[in-house]
Amino acid sequence: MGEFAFMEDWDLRAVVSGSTTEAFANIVNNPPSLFTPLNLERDELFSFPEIFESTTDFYRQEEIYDPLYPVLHQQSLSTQSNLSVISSMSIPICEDEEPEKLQKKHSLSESATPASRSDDASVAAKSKGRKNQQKRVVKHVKSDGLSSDMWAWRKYGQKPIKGSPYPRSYYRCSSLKGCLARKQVERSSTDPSVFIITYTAEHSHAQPTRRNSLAGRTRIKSSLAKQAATNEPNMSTIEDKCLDTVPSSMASTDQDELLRDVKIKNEEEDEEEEEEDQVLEDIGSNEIVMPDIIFSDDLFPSLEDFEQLLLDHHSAATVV
DNA sequence: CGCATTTGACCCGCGC
DNA sequence: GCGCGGGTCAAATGCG
Repeated sequence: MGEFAFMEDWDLRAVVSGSTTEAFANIVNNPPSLFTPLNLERDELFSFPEIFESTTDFYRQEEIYDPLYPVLHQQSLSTQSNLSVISSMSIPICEDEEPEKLQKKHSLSESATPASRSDDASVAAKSKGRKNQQKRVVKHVKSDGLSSDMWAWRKYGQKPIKGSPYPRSYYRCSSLKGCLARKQVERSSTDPSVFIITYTAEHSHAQPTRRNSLAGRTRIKSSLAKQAATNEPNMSTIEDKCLDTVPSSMASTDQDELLRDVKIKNEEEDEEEEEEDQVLEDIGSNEIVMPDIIFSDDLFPSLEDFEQLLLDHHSAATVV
């Protein structure tokens, strides 16, 4: 059984791993909305329609994700030697039911639920009864690939899972009160280096800006130390790890240069933030799932190349 | 003080 | 109807 055997029915989407430079991680805080097979030539990058992932039209995705899809992608991915794998899929939980039926069931179960709770949490609680009918996106990521989730998540629970030695953590979106987006994180029992992330429901707001997503970072950092001792890394904190590290292969002078570039870039970004917000809103309105992007040490020979690639991505994202 | 995590209790769906 | 398991709540606690 190979490394990817457990992904038998999964839709491989994108993949690449390795350590991340501070410069890259900073830019990744506002990632392009594309899955990025980063070791491909740039032209190849944009020739793969499957790097786009939309979760809004769940049933349409089933057309795209035909049974052969994962197999083909595993093959293509396995030919790329420096890749670790991320898989991603949307689970059609109730395959035998029409969307209209599900809609009806949703409203029925909702009306049948006792209104004992009144806050936004009650909405989530009510939704429990239809958990099997909720939209779900599942991703497999390597532990070093947990960094690019821009959303702010707050952990609200952890449960041991039967059949798995690792607990499952439950996160809800903390960017906006009332946002029903949920995230579950658990370590794969078959490959402890792989984390299974399940996104449930949709964000009711645009993706937060980096400025917002940085809020609480300090606190999150402290929790990372604790969680490092457990088997469950804090999903919001991995990017901090990335921010604190640079590839060992990079000479210190290169690092200094990168840091300067990043500093300048950050200043410029403040001015551009308004524009970015608009882009993010556009992205949000198109319901594009932000990708997990992991970087390989030797992917980008220079910061300029990387920035150019991001610019290309950026313009591509606005078209989607 | 505010915001985060932790964790036991509780709720609910589902299978038997 | 009952028990199990997953998902969530909320009080306690920690941290800057």
